[in-house]
Amino acid sequence: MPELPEVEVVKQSLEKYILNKNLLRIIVKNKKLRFPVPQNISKRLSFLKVVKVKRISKYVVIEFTNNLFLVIHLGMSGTLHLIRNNDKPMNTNLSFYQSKSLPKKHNHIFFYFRNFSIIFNDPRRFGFINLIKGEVNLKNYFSKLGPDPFKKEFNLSYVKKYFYKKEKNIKNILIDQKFLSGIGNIYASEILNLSKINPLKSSGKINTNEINQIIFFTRKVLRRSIKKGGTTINDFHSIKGKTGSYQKEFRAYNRKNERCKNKFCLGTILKINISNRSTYMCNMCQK
DNA sequence: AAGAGGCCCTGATAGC
DNA sequence: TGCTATCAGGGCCTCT
Repeated sequence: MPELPEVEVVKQSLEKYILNKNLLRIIVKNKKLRFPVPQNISKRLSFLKVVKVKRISKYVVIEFTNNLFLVIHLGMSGTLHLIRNNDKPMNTNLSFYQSKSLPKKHNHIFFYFRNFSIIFNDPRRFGFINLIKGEVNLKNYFSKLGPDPFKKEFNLSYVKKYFYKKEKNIKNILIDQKFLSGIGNIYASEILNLSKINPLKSSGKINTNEINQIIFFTRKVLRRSIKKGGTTINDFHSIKGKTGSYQKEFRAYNRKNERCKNKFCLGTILKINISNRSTYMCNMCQK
């Protein structure tokens, strides 16, 4: 599910609640996620304080004292939920107020803090969590990822070099996390529509002007979506259950047979298939 | 060796 | 109503 904007929204709301708070313990209901939940995770993190919350690519990273980093990936359908604890002692831990946003099924991991809990829910279980000790190992863990779209390293010369040594269509490059980390299937369609580039176009044939367009619109789209609280299609919520609204501004994604929104364009949005993933594009202005 | 496709999993929706 | 088929926002693995 979540691409960079959704993860950023989760990170920002999570940070408000857990920064400088002590984690009391973790209860794992289901350790069979995309990768098995690390053994002893509760033991290793109990009573440690959250010193930082950050987003790296599509991951949320929670730094604890002791140089421990909890890495969370939401996969396609993962969500985090905040639940207020009631007054009962921690060991009767299943009594808490059910917020409207907490689903009944697939609540796999419970993170207990003093007055509230964070719950990791994920129906499809493509998400996962991991625990990493030390800055160096953290850096290595993410070493294969391309730059964050908002960082300086995502610039004309980097993109040019990358594009011209590849023989891949631009759409698949955009969602390749080794090239750039954070863009997924939705935002790739949006960015290419705004940039007026055909998603099937080979990266080697993309000129300087078009690269500049891609860089510009990548940042614009992601920034705007973060501002709107991300995209909600089925089930994305910030941790307090608020839905995002960027889907109202979709120009291509999910708009099959509708009119292209680009200025002076009379085209229609098509749904095509690239590497078994749907891609939306205008039949006229995206060359 | 890069790149396309399969696959992990559940749920929503469409079509009969 | 209830079946089957198709499709979902990710990313690792395998095969060519």
